[in-house]
Amino acid sequence: MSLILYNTLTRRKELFTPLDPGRVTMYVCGPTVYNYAHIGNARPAVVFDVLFRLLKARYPQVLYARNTTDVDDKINAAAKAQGVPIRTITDKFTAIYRADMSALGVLPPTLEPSATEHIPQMIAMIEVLMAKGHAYAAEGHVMFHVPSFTGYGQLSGRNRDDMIAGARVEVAPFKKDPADFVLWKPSTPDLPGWDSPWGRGRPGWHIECSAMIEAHLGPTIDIHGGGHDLIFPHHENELAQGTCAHGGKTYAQVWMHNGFLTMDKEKMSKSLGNIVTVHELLKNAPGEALRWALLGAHYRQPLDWSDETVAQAKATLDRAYRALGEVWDIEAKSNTAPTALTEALEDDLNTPKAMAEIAALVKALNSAKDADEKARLKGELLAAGTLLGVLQQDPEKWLAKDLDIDEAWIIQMIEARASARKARDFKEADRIRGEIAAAGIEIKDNPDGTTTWAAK
RNA sequence: GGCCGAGUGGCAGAGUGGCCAUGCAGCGGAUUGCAAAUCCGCGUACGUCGGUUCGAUUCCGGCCUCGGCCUCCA
Repeated sequence: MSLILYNTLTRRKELFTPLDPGRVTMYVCGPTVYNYAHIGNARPAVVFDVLFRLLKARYPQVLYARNTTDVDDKINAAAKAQGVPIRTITDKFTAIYRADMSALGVLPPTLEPSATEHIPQMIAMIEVLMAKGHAYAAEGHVMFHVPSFTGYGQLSGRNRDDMIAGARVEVAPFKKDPADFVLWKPSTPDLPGWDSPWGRGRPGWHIECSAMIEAHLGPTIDIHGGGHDLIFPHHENELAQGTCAHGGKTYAQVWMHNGFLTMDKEKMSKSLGNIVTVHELLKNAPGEALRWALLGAHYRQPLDWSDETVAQAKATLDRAYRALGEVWDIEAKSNTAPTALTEALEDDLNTPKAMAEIAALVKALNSAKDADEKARLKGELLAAGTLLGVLQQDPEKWLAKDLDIDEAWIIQMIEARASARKARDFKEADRIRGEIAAAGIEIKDNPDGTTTWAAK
């Protein structure tokens, strides 16, 4: 079996061949920590988490870095508005981001480098770029000179003329070329800044990722991921810097970009204001349901988000957990996901197809008669869940979730109902069931005469 | 304007040149005291107009509609 990934750079699916199979490297652009992450921000974290899990199952060592941008104009603005140091803002939202992602079943990456911890590396890289004639200093800024890199534009598929023609930004007078972008910019005394050969300043956005990749993963990485909107200018610029700083070496072998979440077909974004934060969503739905919903569409496709999306995901997971609950006391006999599921994921992370395989497993488990088959199917289902990062909880806990349950009371009610049923007083039995139902508990009469319960 | 993507059943959403996605919801049946759960079954789904083909939702072309990037943005 082989792993196939779609590469934005070549615009086709390619066989994934790591440079060093003993050390696979992946870098994904993480959050700028100045606010709560919305569910759209969570998509790359979840998508690349699935890829991380898949890679870990195939290769002995996977180095996965996801950065935190903790120096940025928006952070400065937030800090100023609240009258606190930027660290107060960035520490708070870094912690919240990690907690949110954890609730979504996202494994911690191998590395979580932050920009402010890598200023010397950024300065060093800028100096290399200047020494090689790819960058120049002007009025306290250091600019990357785009015409110095002939490959510029290959990732986003646009040529310089297009960009200049469509440019909506005003061209700063000190730019040698309208397409040149900033590597270092001056800071005013009231803003965060670091000493540099070009005066006190702060890094441009793009250099941050390139410097951290170089520092932790090396000159060439296997996979670089992020949201679709980062292709231009962010990744195009990263590619230019990284390639030029390393004398033309490949910067990243595979570029992967996830599509957007939409609300009513329109991109979810902070500027449009049509966002819903993970923090808010978690108040009404388990993180695993949000994760399932996020994986419900192929990662490169848009995904329309609504309350209905979450409700459907929750209902589907409920069903799977009910099936697991039925066999919870049987010891699993397999730890391998079905081939069809693995193959779906290995075909450019086809999570919807993988989820269809999970549904097939659930159905088979519900139909299984003998204990051996149940044990095997349970193992396969759990293994499949591990790959996708779902179905790892105790079914009883999942089904009882979010309710303040007085178990003794329920058992008492069930017993009372059992006596009523025995006496064929069904009216009373139904009345009791109604009372239990009113408390949010659903009861179920099993073929063997027992009665079990679960939260609705 | 340039570049890119998408239009699939009530909803979400895969995929394929001829046969089945899958889940949620709905309907019918089995089961049940009744339910719930579960199982079985059902619904003339592939924007539009042409072309290629024995056959197209799937390939090609036109058209319509929608979205994304080109500015911070996952």
